[in-house]
Amino acid sequence: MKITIKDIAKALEISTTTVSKAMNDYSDIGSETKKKVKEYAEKIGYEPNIHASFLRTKKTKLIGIVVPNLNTNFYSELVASLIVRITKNGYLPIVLNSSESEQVEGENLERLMRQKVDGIFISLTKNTTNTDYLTKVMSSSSSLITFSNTSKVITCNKVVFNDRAIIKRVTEYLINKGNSKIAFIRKSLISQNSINQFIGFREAHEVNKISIDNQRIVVSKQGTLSEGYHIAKELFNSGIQIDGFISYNDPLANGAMMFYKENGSNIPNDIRFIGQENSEIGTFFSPELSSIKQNLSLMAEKIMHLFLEEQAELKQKKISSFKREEIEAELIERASSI
Amino acid sequence: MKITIKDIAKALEISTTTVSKAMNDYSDIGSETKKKVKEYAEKIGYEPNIHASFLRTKKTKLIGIVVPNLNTNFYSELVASLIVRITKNGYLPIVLNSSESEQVEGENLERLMRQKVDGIFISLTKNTTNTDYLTKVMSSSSSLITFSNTSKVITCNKVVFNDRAIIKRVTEYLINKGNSKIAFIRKSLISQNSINQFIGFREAHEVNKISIDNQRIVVSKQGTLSEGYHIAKELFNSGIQIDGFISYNDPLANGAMMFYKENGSNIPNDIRFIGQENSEIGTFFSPELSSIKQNLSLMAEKIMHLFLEEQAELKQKKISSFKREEIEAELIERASSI
DNA sequence: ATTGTATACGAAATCGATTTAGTTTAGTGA
DNA sequence: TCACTAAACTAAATCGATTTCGTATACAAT
Repeated sequence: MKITIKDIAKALEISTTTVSKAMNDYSDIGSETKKKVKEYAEKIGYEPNIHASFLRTKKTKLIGIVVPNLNTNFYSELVASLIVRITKNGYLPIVLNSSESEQVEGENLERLMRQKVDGIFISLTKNTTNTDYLTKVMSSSSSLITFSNTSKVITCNKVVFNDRAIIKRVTEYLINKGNSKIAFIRKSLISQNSINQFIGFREAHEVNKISIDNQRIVVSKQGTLSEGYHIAKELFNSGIQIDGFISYNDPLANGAMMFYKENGSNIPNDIRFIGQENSEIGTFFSPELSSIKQNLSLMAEKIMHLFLEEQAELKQKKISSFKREEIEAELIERASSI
Repeated sequence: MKITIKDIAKALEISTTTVSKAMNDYSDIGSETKKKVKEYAEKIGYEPNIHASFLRTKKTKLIGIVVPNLNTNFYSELVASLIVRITKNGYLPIVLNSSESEQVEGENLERLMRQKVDGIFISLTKNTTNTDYLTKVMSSSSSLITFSNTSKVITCNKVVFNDRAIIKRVTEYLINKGNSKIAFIRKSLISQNSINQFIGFREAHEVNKISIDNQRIVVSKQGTLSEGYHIAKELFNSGIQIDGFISYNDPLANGAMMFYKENGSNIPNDIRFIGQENSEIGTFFSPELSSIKQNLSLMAEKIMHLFLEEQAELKQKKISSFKREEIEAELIERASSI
């Protein structure tokens, strides 16, 4: 049933060494022989056993993907995009979900190292502070690429959005429209991603000499529509006035917008809303939601490119330096902030 | 660096055979020795090399998951649920996305067979007609479990929802409320999933002696909010009257509901709406959307259970028969259909 | 005739486990 | 005492590739 190099060797009356070398294009095999071997291999449907070759090459052609929460538009789309690129390049993706738990995240990394994957692509949970596991990966044989939400503490390959810059730009955009009491709903106080966004938010205020009221800064838990609604309700009932609203995703903004609409606010005149993710629902609420659009496909592209580059360098035994790619996000302006 | 059984054997002054057998609880190793080996292995952090053991055991501890579209609430949640169960049982998931392309689906199955995964869990694309790849998997060493959308043609393990029964029940529920002109938005004409749902729809009409107008049966393409809106618009502009609406997901129902609301329909009095997936957005449109709720966690549970059962039987060389599990979906009744 | 040098190929070791087919030792029963 | 059995262990083969080191041949240069 299963076809090995032995079968090819026997049929062609050559050694298994020659077959292996021919398949791997070694220079000490004649082009005639190479052709013969490859053609015969193709004909009988030979496929090298990955696990057997691992023993010598230490390559598994496996890549681990670890995300904080697969069950979101953002990550399911990003992962789907990564899967395409990974398979197109002859690798296979092992996808793991941390469910926003730092502990599960650590276990996931352990699992991937045990499996000896060639690479690990990881976006950290919003609570991750301990980078010991990442350091462990760095000293393992798997090459590490962190993306989207990474850590300042660790030095490794990174692919991120221009979180600071885009939020600064968007905040100033609101300030220029006369808004000075802007609510900011962040994902966490710990994640680098969220910290960078907040820095951008703060810088925009500083540049324009506007003070930030911490009561308008809210840390979200689930990031759902209903949470957005309740955050707005909470702000309103506490008498905290706002004239602008920026959140780390769309559902929060839509939920909040719904509350203020029900309470007779005129949007965008009274309050301007901006979300992130540029999801379809955003355009189905009235007024349509302005949103920051991140190019997930491009991010996937950059991650894979960085990985392949490093693999190539590794092959040539070059010491590769760590790179940091920043991807531009952009504001899609709609009725909710005009 | 890497620790092998050799290291343990040397340190404990026993043979590698004994180490291997001790680790795998062979009956011809003394309990004293077993304890000693296991403790020492634990102490120095030994972990068996999966790829090396594969050569003899033919087990990879890898499971392939293939879904038609990862970037949907339904599948990203289901996959997340599967991942938890797979990892909890010491396996690792290779997740592949077919992007609703039958060709990609075939390539994905090829990839997984090449990797010699222990099992393949697959939900077919809505266009899949050719089951040759599945047959190929069946005669390979990977055990196959089809779920959610499977095929009538092939005989294998299946885990599905009670598509026919639930749609029949829901349709009769609308009929009993006096609705007789019910629009039905299906996913495809080919997929078993959708065919079963339509049979339920038809049966409900037959039982109640109501005829179905084919003009009210629409095959959806993307299943988005905006498609739902446009389907409704199309029906309306073509003068096709409806008093009920059942779709295969929530966004379609919400999109359609939005159109009819804009056109002055009174919901639910003029038209009753029922979606599927029971997603959060459904509850944020007014009136709140009734929806069929599928227990994805339970489905994941059943799939994994079936797989483990088959693995156990395989070990005992028992011939295992194919099973078909059906999971009850239920209607969550909300304002849109009361 | 001798040395040198590509070119093309192969024998055997190796990767890290598992498994087969013994071997040794102690204990049992006649 | 001797044959027999059970318990505990091991040498060596094996899985399917890769890689090291070496050999054979042909041809050119001296």
